[in-house]
Amino acid sequence: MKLITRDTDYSIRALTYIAKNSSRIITITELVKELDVPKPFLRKILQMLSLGGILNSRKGKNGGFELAKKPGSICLTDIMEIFQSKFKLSECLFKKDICPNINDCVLKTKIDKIESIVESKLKDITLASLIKS
Amino acid sequence: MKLITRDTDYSIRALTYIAKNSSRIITITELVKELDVPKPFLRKILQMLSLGGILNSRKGKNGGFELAKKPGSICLTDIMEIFQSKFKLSECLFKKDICPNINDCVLKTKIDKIESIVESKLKDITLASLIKS
DNA sequence: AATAATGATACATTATTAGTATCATTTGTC
DNA sequence: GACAAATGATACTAATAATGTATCATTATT
Repeated sequence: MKLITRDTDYSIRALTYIAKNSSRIITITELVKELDVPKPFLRKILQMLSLGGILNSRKGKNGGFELAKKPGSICLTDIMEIFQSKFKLSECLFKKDICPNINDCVLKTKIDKIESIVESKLKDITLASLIKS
Repeated sequence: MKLITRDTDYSIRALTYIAKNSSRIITITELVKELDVPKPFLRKILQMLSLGGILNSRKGKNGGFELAKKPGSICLTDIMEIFQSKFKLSECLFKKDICPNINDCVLKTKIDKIESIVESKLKDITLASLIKS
């Protein structure tokens, strides 16, 4: 079971690097050198982070990426939700309408409770909190 | 993101049914009628629950399945660990040895903390707690 | 105009999840 | 003992999701 997929993983690495070099605009090429991530894949990922409002991009020569917000207001759930479907631990059980009995509802309630705990903990993990070691 | 896969889902349904009818031994055929789950798939699942020590099986005519333990001592993590790989939220980030910088370690620490919370909450969800509505 | 960057998008590959099929073995009943 | 009804073992297939690639278009600087 994975909480964090590869896209999110790579995103975190890229974002921490970008955050640490916030005076400059960073290109994919530089990131690839730094992070050991396949280039076309990273391109796609950064594009999605742009669309998601986490990065700003500049096209053309001397273009690249920079943070669209302060590191303190970029949290893990923001990133996860761009790549992974909306954070929902109990999905698979309750989409199916064939579960009429009360057990499932009891379970759903319990899982939902866990889910909201996890979600709030993940919200606490901001990019800023990862940078200041 | 799914916390609970289909196997675990079906297992829970089957186990609650078996627990509720603990005076009898239950066959796959009966479960399939009751639960709307594909028969060969359910067979495989119950076999794994047997191997995992959660069910006892009896072969031959009038055979079937019954709980191997009290519902109070079967918890969600027991079931999950039979089907899903060992509960580990941060797997994908830290198997790769290419993550030398401190950020990942900070993140790992944070995620590990969340993980242990989730794990203990899941341990609290026993089969018994699902049955008594 | 050339170059160096991202944007958009479709495709390909690999891994995981979900499900099927089949033959072997065990046990109860006639 | 023969048959029927159950699980055991195991190999295979299908569907879906995760991961990654390729390519042409667009934009900005020089």
